[in-house]
Amino acid sequence: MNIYDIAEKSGVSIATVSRVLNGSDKVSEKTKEKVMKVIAEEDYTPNIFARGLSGESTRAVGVLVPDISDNYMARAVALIERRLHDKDYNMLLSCSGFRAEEKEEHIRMLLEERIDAMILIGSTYAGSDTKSHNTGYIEKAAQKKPLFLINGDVDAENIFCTFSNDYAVSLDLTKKLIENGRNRILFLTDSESYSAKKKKAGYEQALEEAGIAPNPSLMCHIRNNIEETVSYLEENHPDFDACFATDDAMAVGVLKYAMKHGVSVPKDLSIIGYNNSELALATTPELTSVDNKLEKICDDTVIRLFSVLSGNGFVPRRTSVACTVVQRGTTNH
Amino acid sequence: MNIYDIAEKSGVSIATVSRVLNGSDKVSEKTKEKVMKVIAEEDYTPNIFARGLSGESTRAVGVLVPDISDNYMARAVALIERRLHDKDYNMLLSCSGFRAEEKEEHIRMLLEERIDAMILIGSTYAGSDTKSHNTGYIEKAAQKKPLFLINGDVDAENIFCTFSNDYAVSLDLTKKLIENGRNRILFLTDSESYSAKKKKAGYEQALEEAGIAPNPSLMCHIRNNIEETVSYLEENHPDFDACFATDDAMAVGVLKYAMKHGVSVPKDLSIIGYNNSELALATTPELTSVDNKLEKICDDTVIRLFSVLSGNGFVPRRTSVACTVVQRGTTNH
DNA sequence: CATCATCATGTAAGCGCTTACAAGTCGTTT
DNA sequence: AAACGACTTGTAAGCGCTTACATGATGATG
Repeated sequence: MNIYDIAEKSGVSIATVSRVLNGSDKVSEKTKEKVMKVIAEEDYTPNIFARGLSGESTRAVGVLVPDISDNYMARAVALIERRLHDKDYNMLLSCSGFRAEEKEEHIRMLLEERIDAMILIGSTYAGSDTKSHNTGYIEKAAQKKPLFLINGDVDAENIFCTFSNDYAVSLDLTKKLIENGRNRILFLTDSESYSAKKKKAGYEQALEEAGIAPNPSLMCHIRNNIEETVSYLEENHPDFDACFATDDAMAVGVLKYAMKHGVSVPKDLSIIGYNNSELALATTPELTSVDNKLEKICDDTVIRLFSVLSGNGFVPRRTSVACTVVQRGTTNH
Repeated sequence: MNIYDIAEKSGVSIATVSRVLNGSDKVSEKTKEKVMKVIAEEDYTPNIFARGLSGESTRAVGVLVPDISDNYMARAVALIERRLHDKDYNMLLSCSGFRAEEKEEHIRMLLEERIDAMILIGSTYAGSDTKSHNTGYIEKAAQKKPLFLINGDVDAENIFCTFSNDYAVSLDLTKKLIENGRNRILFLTDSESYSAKKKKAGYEQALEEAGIAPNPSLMCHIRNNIEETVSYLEENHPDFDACFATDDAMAVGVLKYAMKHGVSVPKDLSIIGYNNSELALATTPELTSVDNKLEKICDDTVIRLFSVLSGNGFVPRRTSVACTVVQRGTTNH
């Protein structure tokens, strides 16, 4: 069933059918109705390849996410998908894992596909200032399609970034912990991502301002997983009176460890998580966490995406969104 | 940059370039190398539309999921994506919500796209036996592309289902609760899905076998959400000594409610969740839950999908996978 | 009534690929 | 040396659509 069949059955040419399909105004009402009727009867849908081949927009966006089973990223994908669907766009989702080579491969594969633009979630993509990050492949990809980074920051042509003020939030939270008398603050992170680095920098700055010497045994790089966090603590038994984790799963691990060993939270131990996921509500006491306004970040990204695609007007390349702290039972203030 | 450019630069015909691109074995090593070099130099990627238009497979599968931010479904998507990617397939992900009209619309949109098959996650799709479910649109969609249901069961041409033995597990678990002296068992569910119905049927059967009259105030239909479960219980204060929930989030809500009111778990209250999500490990005590072998279900689905696409041999339409119970701290046995 | 603008419709080229089939090359066999 | 087979390469048709341009129909105008 193709456009020729429809044309024949409605007694018009394929050009007319095409016009009807694309809502051109150069078709008489009578003809339009006639053709629409046949289309409906035959349950005909145009071949997307043929459409794409003749130069139209693909109406699809590629989304790359390191791990969709991570609640934070899943929420981001859900938000993005809704916005794209609203605009009749499809989403090609690829789950790359965290390694740069994997990402590069997934990006390549997505770019081979029918996409108008690409969204990269997760801040493993970092700015030119952060020397340790190899962003070359991202900049290369951006030469083919506009690229949108969520929680990333690469300052280059055709790359659009949205991220949150993690440094300021982390600095502020750590300071507050110190003001409340904590001075052995465990910092837990699971990645070398851009946002993780910003959080760490804020933490370190707060320590420095308070004159507390950074303690390497309190700055741990572990996997973002409840059980592995517990095992890590069981093995190393660090001496701490507060914990600041870059994701809620690790913070929950700390809480479980504390409860198991009879440490009173928040009296003798303060715990702060990040990303304000469902996990933060599962525990008793509930977890204090940072809400980094994922919905706003995603909306912002998709809005700018469509601005870029429609080509109208200037679109800012870098946008920052402010987090808020959600005070719950694992901290006092 | 198209196949003609590459052909010209390598001094061969477009047919040869195409053969190199598709890994045909009818190309001499020398020529292959020459062409590959040019392709690499020019960073050329074939146009997917042209490829698709000339009758090949689309190398893409549509996946429809009610809510990707649900951990269970996100895990399913992650597993499926990995398998598809392994085979060089792309995934078009659509998040429909739970209403049938929404699903229908999303299915239609996916079918307009370049997909070889479609996977529907979440058991809102049920068998012809379950009269209340309108499966007409699913059967219609299956006329266009092979359809794969995860946790669904529709017995029709071109529809392939994988589901778990929820009835047996539910029957067994409820019986065990009764054996342990519980007789006011709260049943919590969030949907009218096929698997939810099977779970409920097992629960009711166990009550009947034990001669316990079903109590409507103990069979609740609520939203699958920690906070809403807590609110529900605070409002209704049902009288129960055990709880069987069709998803972990609700079970966690019950646990929180119990802790808040000083009820001792599992001594005075047994709680069983379902889907064995990360939430089950966040609480203290940890949640007893049912592992319904999501990985196996997904693997099974994708394997059958590729069997169907490659067209070799008979592919069974319905497959059942056995769940296991993960005993943790919210039950005694 | 001839002329022309206006609008609706049709014709045909082209998008970039795959692949059946034709043609060419080369070494082997008779 | 002719004939053949095996392997490599090229030619050209066609996939189903969009769209520039050509054509045709209709009614208004001089």
